[in-house]
Amino acid sequence: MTKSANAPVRHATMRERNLAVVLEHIARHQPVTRARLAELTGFTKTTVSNLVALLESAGLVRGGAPVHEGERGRPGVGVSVHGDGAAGLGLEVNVDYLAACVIDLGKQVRYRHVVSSDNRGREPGAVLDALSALAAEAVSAVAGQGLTVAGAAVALPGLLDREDGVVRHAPNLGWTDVPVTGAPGLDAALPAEYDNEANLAALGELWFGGGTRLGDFVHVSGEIGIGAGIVVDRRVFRGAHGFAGELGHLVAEPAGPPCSCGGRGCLEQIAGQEAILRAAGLPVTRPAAGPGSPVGTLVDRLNSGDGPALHAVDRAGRALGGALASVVNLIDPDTIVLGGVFSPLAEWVRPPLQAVLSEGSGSLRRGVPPVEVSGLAEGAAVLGAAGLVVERVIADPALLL
Amino acid sequence: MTKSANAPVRHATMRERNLAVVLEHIARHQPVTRARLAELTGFTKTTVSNLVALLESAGLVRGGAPVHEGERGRPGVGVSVHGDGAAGLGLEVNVDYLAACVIDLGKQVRYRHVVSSDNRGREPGAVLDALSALAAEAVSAVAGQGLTVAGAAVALPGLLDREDGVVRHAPNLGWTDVPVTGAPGLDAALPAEYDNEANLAALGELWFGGGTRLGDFVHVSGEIGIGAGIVVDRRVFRGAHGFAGELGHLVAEPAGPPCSCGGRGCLEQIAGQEAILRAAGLPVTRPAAGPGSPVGTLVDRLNSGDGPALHAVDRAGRALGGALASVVNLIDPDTIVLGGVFSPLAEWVRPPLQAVLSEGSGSLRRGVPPVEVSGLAEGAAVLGAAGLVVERVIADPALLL
DNA sequence: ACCTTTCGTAAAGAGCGTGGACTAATTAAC
DNA sequence: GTTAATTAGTCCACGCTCTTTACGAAAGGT
Repeated sequence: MTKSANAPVRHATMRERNLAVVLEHIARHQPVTRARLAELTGFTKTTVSNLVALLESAGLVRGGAPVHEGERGRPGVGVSVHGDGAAGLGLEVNVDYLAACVIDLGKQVRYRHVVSSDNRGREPGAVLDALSALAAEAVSAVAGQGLTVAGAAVALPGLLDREDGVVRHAPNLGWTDVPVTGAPGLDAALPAEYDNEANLAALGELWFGGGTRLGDFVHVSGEIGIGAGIVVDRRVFRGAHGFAGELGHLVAEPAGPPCSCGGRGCLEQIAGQEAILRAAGLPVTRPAAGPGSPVGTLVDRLNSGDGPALHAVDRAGRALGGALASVVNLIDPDTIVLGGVFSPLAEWVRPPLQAVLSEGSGSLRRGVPPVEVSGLAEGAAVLGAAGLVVERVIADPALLL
Repeated sequence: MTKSANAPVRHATMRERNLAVVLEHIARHQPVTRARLAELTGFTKTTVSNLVALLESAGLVRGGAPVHEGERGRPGVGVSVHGDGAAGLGLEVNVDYLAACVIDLGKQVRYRHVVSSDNRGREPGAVLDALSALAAEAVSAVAGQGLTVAGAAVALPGLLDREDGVVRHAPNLGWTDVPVTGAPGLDAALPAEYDNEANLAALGELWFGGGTRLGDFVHVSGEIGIGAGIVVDRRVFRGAHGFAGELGHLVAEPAGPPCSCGGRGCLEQIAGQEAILRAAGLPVTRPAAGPGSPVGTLVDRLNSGDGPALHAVDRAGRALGGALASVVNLIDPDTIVLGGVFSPLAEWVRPPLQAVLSEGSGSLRRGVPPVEVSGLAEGAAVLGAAGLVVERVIADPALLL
C-alpha cells in the first residue's frame, strides 16, 4: 500500500527529502534567493547552496535575475523552477472526449488538446490507442518548446484497481475489468499512472482552482455519474481499495428508481446529469458540453423559469444536500466544492442543497462547511492529472538524478 | 494541523526516526536479536547495536536471555521492550462510569480500575476532578510495580476540538463548550491528550483486538450515541476538525423521529442504545452494562424470542446497514467492526445489517467488506487511550532522551 | 580438539549538514 | 568620492551518523 513510514533513514534518504524541501519552497515562492531559502527552510546557507546546485544540475531549477529584497546589501540571485525543463502530461478519457494537457514545473499550462469522440461502448483497446496517439502528439508538440515530459497520469471515469492497473467498472464507458497498464504508447514510453477522474479533478481544484485556501475539501465532480474526490492534507484520500468518495451511490431516496449498482434511489439516479436532463424533459444526447449541449439548453430553460427544469434541479439539489450531509458527518471537510455539471447549475442547485445540508448536521459542529463552486468545470481532471505528475517530481526530485 | 512533511532532515532527525524504526521492530517481534533486527530493518549490525544501546540507556528496552535461532553459531541476546519502564495511562469519562487503565510498553495491561458514577448532568469540573484523582491513584499504584507513566490520554463521549482542548458537544454528559485541557491533576503532572471515545475505541480494536489483520477499518462504537472510529494506515482519520466518523447522525429514516441535532430520523434515534431499549419496551436505566443491565435484559429477551425486542433490533440492524453502506461508499474500508452495544447484540443485528449493506454497494466493488464483531466491547476506549500513549513513545522514543 | 557458522563489537571510512570566516556586491553616510 | 554598513553567497574544518571491513566470542558438527 503506501510507504510504511517505517523505513530506515540514511544519508541518501536525508538528501532526497531535503532536495524536495528546497524544491517545494522554490516552487512556492518562485524567484527566491538562496538566503531567503535558508530562512524559509531552516537550513544553513551552505546547505541551501549545495542543494540548489544539485537541483540546477538536474535541470529542475534555474538561477535568474538579481533580486533585491532589503534596502541595503548585496542582491541575491533569484532561483526559479526551470519552466522549460521537465513537464507533466495529463490525459483524460471521458464519455465523449479525450483530452491531453501538459504543464511545466511552474504549473503553467503549456499545451492543451481536446478531441471529441464517442467512447461509449467503444472497444477499450481502440480508446487507449487513440489516447496514446494523443499523448505522443502532446509530447512532441511540447518538445518544440524545450519541454521534456517526465511522466503521465490518466483520468478515467470509473472505479479502478490501482494496484493491478485494471478498470473494474466504468459504467458510462461500458468497461468492466479492463486492464489499462501496459498500454503500448504509454507505459512503454512514459511512466504512467491511472486514477479516477473524480480524484484528479479534486487535485485540479487544489492546484489550479481554490488552492490550499480550501483546506481539507470534498470536490463533487458530476459528469455523467457522480463522484467525489476527497482531499486531506493536500493528498487524495482513496480508501483501502481506491473506491472512496463514491458519492453517486449513496441512497438519496430509499423508494427511488433502481440503479445499475443493485440499489434503489442512488443519488446518481436523481442528481446525475442524465437524470436531471430526463426529469427536465430534455434529450440526453451529445455534445455534452458547450452551447447547444443539453446542459446549455437546461441552463437556458432555468433562466427562462421553465417549471420541469426548475423542479428537476431543485430535486437534485436536495438529494445532493442529503448526500453531502453524510459526507460532512463522516469525512468532516473544511470545504465542499461543486464541480462538473454542478458548476454551471450552481445558481439553482446550491440553495436547496444548502438548506438540506445545514438542516442535518449544523448544530453539532460550528455550522456546516461552506459550499463553493469550482471555476474549472470540465477541465479539472486533466489539469489535476498533469499536476499530479509535476507534484511527484517536486516531491521527489532525486528520481531525476 | 499535522506535521507538514516539509521539514528539513538533519542528522538528529535521522537518529530519531531510526530509533523509532528499531524500537517498533523490537516491540513487534519481542525477544529479538540484534542480528535479526539488522535483517528486519536493513541496517548494519553496527548501527543496530548503537541504536539498541541508546534505547537501552533510555530504559526502553532490555537485553534478556540468549536466543538460539539457527542450528549452528553463537546465540544472540534477545532484546525486548522493557516492561517495567515507561507506561501509558488511559482514562475514560463515560455517562455512567469513569475508568483508568495502565499498559506497559509491551502493551500488557498492568492496572485497571473502573468506578461507576452517574456523570449525566454532573458538573464538568467535578467529573474532571474525580478523573484526576483516578489518574493519580493509577500512577501511584503502578509506581509500585516499577512503572513510570509517561503520559495520559482521555476518552470523552462527545465531539471535541482538539486544538483548543474544548469539548464542543457531549449530549449525553450534557456538556457544551467545556474546556478540558489544563485540568489540575492531569496536564500539570502528566502530558495529557484528549480524544473522542469512538476514535480511541477504534485504536483499542487495532492494538488489542483484531489488529492489523483488519487493514483499514471502521469501528462502530455504539454506547449511548453512535460513533465510528476510522482507522486508515494504522492511524485515526479525524477529518479537518476532528469530527469525522459521526455515524450517529446519518439519516436512516428520513421520516423518522426528530433528533437533538436538528435533523430527523438520525441513525442514533433508531439504532442507539436507548432507542433500541425503548422500542423493545425496556426501561432505559443504569447500570448500563453487566448482568441485570438493560442490555443484558434485552439479550435475554432476544434469546427467548420476544417479539418487540426482535423487531427493535432488526430495525436497528437495517438502519445501521444503510448507514454503513454510506460509509463503504465514502470511506471504502477493508473491514467493518461492530463494537460497543452492537457487540453483544451482534447475533441479531448482523443479519439484517449485512442484508441491507450488501444490497447497496456490492456489485460495484468486489463485494462488501466483511463485518466483524469486536471482542473488546466496553473496554475498548480506555485500552485505546492507554495504547495511544505507548504508541507515541514508540513512534518517537527520542522524547525520552 | 578443530573447523564452521553466527553474533556482536571495534576501528576506519564516507556522506551530509553545521558553523565561522571570507569574499562579493550593493546602499547609506560623510 | 570614499568609507562604513549590510546582505548574499562560498570555502573549509568539523561533527554526527550510517557503512565497510575486520576481529574476537560462543555455539554446533566432525
